[in-house]
Amino acid sequence: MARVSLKDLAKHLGLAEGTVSRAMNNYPDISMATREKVKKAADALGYRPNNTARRLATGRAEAVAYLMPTSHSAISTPFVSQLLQGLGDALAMRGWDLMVVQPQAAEDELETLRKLVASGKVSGVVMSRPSKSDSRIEFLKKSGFPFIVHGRSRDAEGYAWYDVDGRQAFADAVDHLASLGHQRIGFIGAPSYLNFAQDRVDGYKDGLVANGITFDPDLISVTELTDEGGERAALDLLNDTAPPSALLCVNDVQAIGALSAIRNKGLVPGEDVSVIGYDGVWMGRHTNPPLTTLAQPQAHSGRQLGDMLLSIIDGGNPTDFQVLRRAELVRRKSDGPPRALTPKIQTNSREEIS
Amino acid sequence: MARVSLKDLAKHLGLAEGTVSRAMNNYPDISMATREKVKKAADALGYRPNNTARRLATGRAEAVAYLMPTSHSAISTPFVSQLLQGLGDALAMRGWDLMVVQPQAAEDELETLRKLVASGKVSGVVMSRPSKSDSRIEFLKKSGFPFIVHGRSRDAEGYAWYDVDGRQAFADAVDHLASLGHQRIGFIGAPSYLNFAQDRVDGYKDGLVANGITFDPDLISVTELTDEGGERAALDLLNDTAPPSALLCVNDVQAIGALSAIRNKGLVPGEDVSVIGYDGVWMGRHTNPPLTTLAQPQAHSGRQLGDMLLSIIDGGNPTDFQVLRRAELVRRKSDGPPRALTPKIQTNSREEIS
DNA sequence: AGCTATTCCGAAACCGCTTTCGGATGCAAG
DNA sequence: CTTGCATCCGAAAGCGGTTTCGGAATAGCT
Repeated sequence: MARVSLKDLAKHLGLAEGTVSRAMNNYPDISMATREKVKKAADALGYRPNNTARRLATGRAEAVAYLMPTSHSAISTPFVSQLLQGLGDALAMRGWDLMVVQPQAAEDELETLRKLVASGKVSGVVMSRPSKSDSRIEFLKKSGFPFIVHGRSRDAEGYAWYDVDGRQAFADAVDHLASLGHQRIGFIGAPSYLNFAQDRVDGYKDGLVANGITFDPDLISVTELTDEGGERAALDLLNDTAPPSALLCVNDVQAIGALSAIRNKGLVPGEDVSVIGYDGVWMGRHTNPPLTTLAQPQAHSGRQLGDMLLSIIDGGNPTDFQVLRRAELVRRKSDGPPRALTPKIQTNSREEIS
Repeated sequence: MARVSLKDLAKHLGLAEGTVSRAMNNYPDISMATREKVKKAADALGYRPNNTARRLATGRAEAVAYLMPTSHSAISTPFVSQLLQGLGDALAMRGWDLMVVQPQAAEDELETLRKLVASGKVSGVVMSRPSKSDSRIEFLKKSGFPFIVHGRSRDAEGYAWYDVDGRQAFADAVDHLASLGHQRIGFIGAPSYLNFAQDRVDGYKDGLVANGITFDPDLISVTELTDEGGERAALDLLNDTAPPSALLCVNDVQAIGALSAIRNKGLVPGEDVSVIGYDGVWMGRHTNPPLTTLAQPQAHSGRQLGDMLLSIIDGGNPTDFQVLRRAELVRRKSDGPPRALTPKIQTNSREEIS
């Protein structure tokens, strides 16, 4: 039951440790015969190399870390488990390990990263949700440590990333809404230090100018990435004197909150006011009404991220690994042409205001 | 920029490596003075101990692994990211690492576990979603390796676990429904090799006998843990000649699917047929109608699991760590008294059947 | 048979840190 | 001026592998 070490194995075979080691690792200078013999004995005795020792000796960690996003109301990070799964698959191909590390509240996340890199525990890092100008990215670039970003910062130069084009997506969404006849399109956003949030407002504005609609700052409301956030923001916008006829939300969970807000105001989402979300979470099919959204092609993002990171660790040039995917508008029932202002809405607004 | 090793530090200070090491680790036989001096020099030079070397020397892994559930349609495992977060927090208190490992498709999960235990990479394991009689648990028990289970198997003896009492919960739910007047209560379940699925049917049956309702096997439908699964199963049950007036679902995502099925049949959930789910996912607040559910107190389960595992690794007796929490019925709008059979329903049923 | 070229394996150093053990030093007590 | 005890620190032996280097044995050639 005690663990068998290389030494045990060697003694058992009457060979030197070094020989056994090389046999196990398929060195060319070991005869086919002894190589076979060693391997057979190895799994007869149930030998498992001690990974820690191996790591120390080789200097390779054979592991990568996933840096958990900091703002993690589980609700806003349903993608984590999918991503980890994909990452795990990619790493498993080589028998590498996956560590997840969480910035400690006490120390800043940069310090967490520093320690991680210095510890030698992993040979690469993948991180999510970069901010507009992300100090973690700067640090990693400078250090030369292999890494890849899920998303990207404002300045996306000089490192590897995998992202979905939120800017394009929101421009598309505005196009769509405008073609439906909407002129007053509201935007529910997230704090713009998050780069994806910035991207998406940018897209929203792009779409506005492309359709000759002048930008009205009153039509934007920034809030948290939760359902309650979306609810509050929607209420805000809708209670305005000149409310929007459509709401673009920075993600689906906000959009779902917005749907509730609209219904609570006695209006019907998709008819009185259109709502479009972003992400394509499965729940969108079951909301009331089913949510029109910009769906990310995120099925295999984890796997991709993993493969790319591995290539970089192997010496690939990080800048060769920058992939931008496109989101797809999936129309369900929460969007439609604007309704002419009916007494109902006006009455309602007045009531809320007075 | 090159990494500074213990040796460098020692040379720099004119001390022996051993001394420096003991100073860093607060050995009592190092004078306060040199201890201070060493530590100051350490972070002046930016010394970070190489974790791999430390592990090899001490024999402690200072890391635990989370065994990902195998059946992971991201949709059915939204809890993973929360759990990992909690685990991470618990481990961070000691500076330990968290590894996530995924059973490889090629080899069975037992083999994955064997390798993990033998590799010495971690000093403990937490696993989720045990089956009724789980070979992983048997293996771990036999091996004496520290572990804890999120959930439990049929025979919950001799190991540590943290679970929510699904049996009790479903009995409660039946009580509730019965008190509302329901007599034909349907059950949408999951494959019963999953122990939690078994628990919940058991609870369902308990509830039935407690309320003097005779069990009708036609009122049970087993399906996958997805929204489509719930949808299909609900349709099945509802199209029967004597359809149930209420549906108990093994989890919320199925319940959400069931809601859709009911609406698609032209019935109104919560009035024509009641639906109760299990889990308490945030989405339940936004479904149509809002979903009544048995909410798990899962907020800090990860943290708890982690703390318990750590205690076991420290030598605690696993059987001292078995905690059973209770789920809470949160009433929203998807349940209500049964409606007397109206022409509408009868017509509908006939139409579907013919 | 004699010599060089291969093939295969053993010996030993090393990876970076921990920990035991004993020696040196300083100080109080005898 | 010893003897006795703490107190501190240095030396060295691991932890369990990998990898370089060189030597022995075998094979190939003339």
